[in-house]
Amino acid sequence: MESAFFEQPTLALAEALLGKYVIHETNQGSIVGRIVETEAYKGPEDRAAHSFGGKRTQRTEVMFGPPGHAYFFLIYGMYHCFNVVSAATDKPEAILIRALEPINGIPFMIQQRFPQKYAAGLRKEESLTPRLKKQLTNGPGKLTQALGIDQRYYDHDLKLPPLSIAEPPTQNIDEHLVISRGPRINIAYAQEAIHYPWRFWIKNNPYVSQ
DNA sequence: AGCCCGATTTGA
DNA sequence: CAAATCGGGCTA
Repeated sequence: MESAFFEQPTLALAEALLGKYVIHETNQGSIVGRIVETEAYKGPEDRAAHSFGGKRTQRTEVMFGPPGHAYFFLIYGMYHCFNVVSAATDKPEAILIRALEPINGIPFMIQQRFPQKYAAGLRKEESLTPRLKKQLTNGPGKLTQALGIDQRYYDHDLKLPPLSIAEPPTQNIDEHLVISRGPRINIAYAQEAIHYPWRFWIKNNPYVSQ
């Protein structure tokens, strides 16, 4: 997407990202997922945000930069979360990508998510049950694992390969997306911000996180 | 230096 | 329902 797309206000961008493609160019091809769930985090005013109160540290630094760059952080010592930096320079806001619908590179995703199974060799008929397909990318930690993305893309410009956000091919654009919104997940510490309806998802989409 | 804990996932 | 697992951020 072009610069203007990322310059939208954070809540508008969180909605606008739904239906867009995340593309990771790897030496094993183009790994692609369609965004179906997002959460907005609005720095200074938002107790749930890492940048609450304008907190500026090595970790949050990228959020003070221009919109459209990638913010990655490690959670629970194990999982990487992928965010799109939003809002103007010096306004530390970002959007967490919570779930994707697998579009391309599904064998790669299975290998990343379930290396053990993959090594053992999946039987063809069970290689892509609806159940397994969902498990690939229906959560913020899962989708980064599936796409093979992490901190090495911290501050990467999402207008450029090898990690970018793009309009889907015209024949795959859903003109009539129905969007739902509600409170964000796992922010019990956030006091008054707990109930802000800043989580957005595509209504009835089976790949939304649980 | 030390301590605490998380924008999660998994399996008992 | 608790363990896994570790670096950031805060206190000293």
